[in-house]
Amino acid sequence: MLRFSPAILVIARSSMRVPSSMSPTSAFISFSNNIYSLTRSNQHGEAIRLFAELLSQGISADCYVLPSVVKAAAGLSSLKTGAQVHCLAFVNGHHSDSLLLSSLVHFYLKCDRVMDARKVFDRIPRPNVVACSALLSTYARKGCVVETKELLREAVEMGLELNSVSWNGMIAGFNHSRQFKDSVLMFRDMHSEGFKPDGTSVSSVLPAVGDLEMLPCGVQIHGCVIKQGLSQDNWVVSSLVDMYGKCARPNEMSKVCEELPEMDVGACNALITGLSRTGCVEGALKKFKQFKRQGLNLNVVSWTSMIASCSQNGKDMEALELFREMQMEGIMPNSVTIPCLLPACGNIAALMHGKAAHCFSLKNWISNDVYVGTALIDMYANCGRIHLSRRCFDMMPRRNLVSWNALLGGYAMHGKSKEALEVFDLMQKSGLKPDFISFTSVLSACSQGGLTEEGKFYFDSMSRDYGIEPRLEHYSCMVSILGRAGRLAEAYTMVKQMPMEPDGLIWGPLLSSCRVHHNVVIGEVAARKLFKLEPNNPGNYVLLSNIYASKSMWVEVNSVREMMKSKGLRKNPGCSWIEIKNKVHMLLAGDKSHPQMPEITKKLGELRLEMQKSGYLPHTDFVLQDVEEQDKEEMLSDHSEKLAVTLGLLNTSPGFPLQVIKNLRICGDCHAVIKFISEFEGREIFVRDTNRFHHFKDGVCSCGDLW
DNA sequence: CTAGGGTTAG
Repeated sequence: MLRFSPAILVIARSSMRVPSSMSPTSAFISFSNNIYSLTRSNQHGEAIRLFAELLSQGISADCYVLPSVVKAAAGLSSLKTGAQVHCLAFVNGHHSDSLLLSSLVHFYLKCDRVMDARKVFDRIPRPNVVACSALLSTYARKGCVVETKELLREAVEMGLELNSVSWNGMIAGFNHSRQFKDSVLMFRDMHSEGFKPDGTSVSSVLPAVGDLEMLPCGVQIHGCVIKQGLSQDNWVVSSLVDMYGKCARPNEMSKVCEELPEMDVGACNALITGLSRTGCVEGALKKFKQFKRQGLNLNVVSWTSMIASCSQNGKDMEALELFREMQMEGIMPNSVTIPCLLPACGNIAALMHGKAAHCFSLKNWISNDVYVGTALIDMYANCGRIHLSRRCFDMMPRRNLVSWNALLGGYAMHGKSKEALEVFDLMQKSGLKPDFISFTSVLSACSQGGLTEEGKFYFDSMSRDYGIEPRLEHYSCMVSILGRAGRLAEAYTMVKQMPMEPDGLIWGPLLSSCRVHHNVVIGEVAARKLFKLEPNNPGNYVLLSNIYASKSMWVEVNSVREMMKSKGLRKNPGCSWIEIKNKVHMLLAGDKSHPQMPEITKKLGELRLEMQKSGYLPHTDFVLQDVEEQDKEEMLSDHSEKLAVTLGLLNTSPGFPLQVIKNLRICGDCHAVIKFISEFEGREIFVRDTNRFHHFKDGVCSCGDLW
């Protein structure tokens, strides 16, 4: 017998709708109608409450009111309620009512009880298409190819007339379970069974075409679109644009759009992502602005796509600007916009902008979203605030592997190897299996912290205990680990024994290690490989020449410089960013264009004097050229990170922490100077270089002078 | 008396 909790009955009684004078029949009709209309208007809870009231009055439910109740239970996804109704129906003898059983099929599907749904379905004396289609699409959605095809066959045997909705459901279902081939096959079968694909069929099947291998299928479907006269259907065009974008066919994208009498937002959004996917952010921006000027109603998706394109393609400042603009246009960012924006803040260490986005998430109740939380962890880590990453992590109500990896990677980047290994341990205790990204972070943490033996242990354990075969990036970490420990011969042996072809990710760290340990022999090997692999990367030439210079091998230094010159290569210009009062400043080495440059130079001069007083000697061997000592010193003073730090000193109040990010590795001299500044000026200074974070405080750096 | 299907942002 159906039982509802006393609380529900109390509520039910308090909202009596039936005057006591009514006869049982009219009372029943009144209840029945009310329940029906409540369910129809999605007031599922009310419907159930009314049903409880009906029962409490001793009126028995018939097979006309029960489907509504089942539907209400499905609407609430309340397995308990629905199952109770199912029992009641059974007890009352309604075991073979088609309508009721169909509604139960939907209910069980809604509650993710596919087996139960199927059991009920099999009891329907004359099942209808709708229930069958629902089962079919659910099977497809779960990736149960065999079950789908079997039921499809049975349905035909039973004489069920499937319609295009049934087919479309299966097609979409297979895409959901990433069974792309089956999705396309279904589309084909549908065609050969004599069903004309409609707009829904096409936009359901097209997401299955995601790469060049599937493109021929996509082109065929496009042909079908033209034949069926669907070329002007907005949804169809959006899917076509998306498909051609994924397959890197920009010309096709615009051609398809031109078919539309008027450009549609969906197609516009697909076009923007398509363009940026094919590496053309400029084009995407141009289109975006053009559509905006034309008065097209751009929505959250449009703005979010544009922000994502920018932050994924090095246009971080533009991403921040777009975020501001969209709000001015009255478009409300959502829980997708924020994780698209945050990487841009992290990339250029725009902490204040990142914090603003964090506040936005809190205010708009989206901070509990896993993607938002994970992006916040990343952003704070990239802005040098690893403790804030941790706080965000701890506050997350739900986490996934990516969230854990973000924290792990953050600790690694900050050289906090102890914390990284702790997190690695905790993530496994929480029941998650580390993946290859987790191991990259673990190994990188070992490398940053100089944990040579631990690094070797985790490297071996990775394939032995976790079944994860080491990839290039793991070997790269091992080279760094051994290289940092000065075990260059061992590192080189490992490179020679690697199962895959070593690339720049391997030879680069080896060459850097040789630079640190002044190893000419292995350094030359690594450099030669690198010159072949990345002939136009000036960094490698500089490193080799530095190795020679450190051994006073000036002839060799000159020959490397000649090589660079003959290839027309110049040292990559050092570039640093610093955020001051919500504005991000970019400083280039040797660039005098910043309006405050005179002040910066003056301040740097003063600092240099102070440094000399305290016995500081510049590390001139970091300069490439064999030039006079005086010139060397001047060249050093122009490094962009020094300029950025000085600019920060000039424009913030005493004691305010500074953070700078740099596009190259920090050089030894700048490192020493910033250590000095952190003590002399009493500032915490965060510097992120390409390799890791340096947290300067009281004259000490968190990297322990190893990097 | 009803019931079921689709595109574009992470």
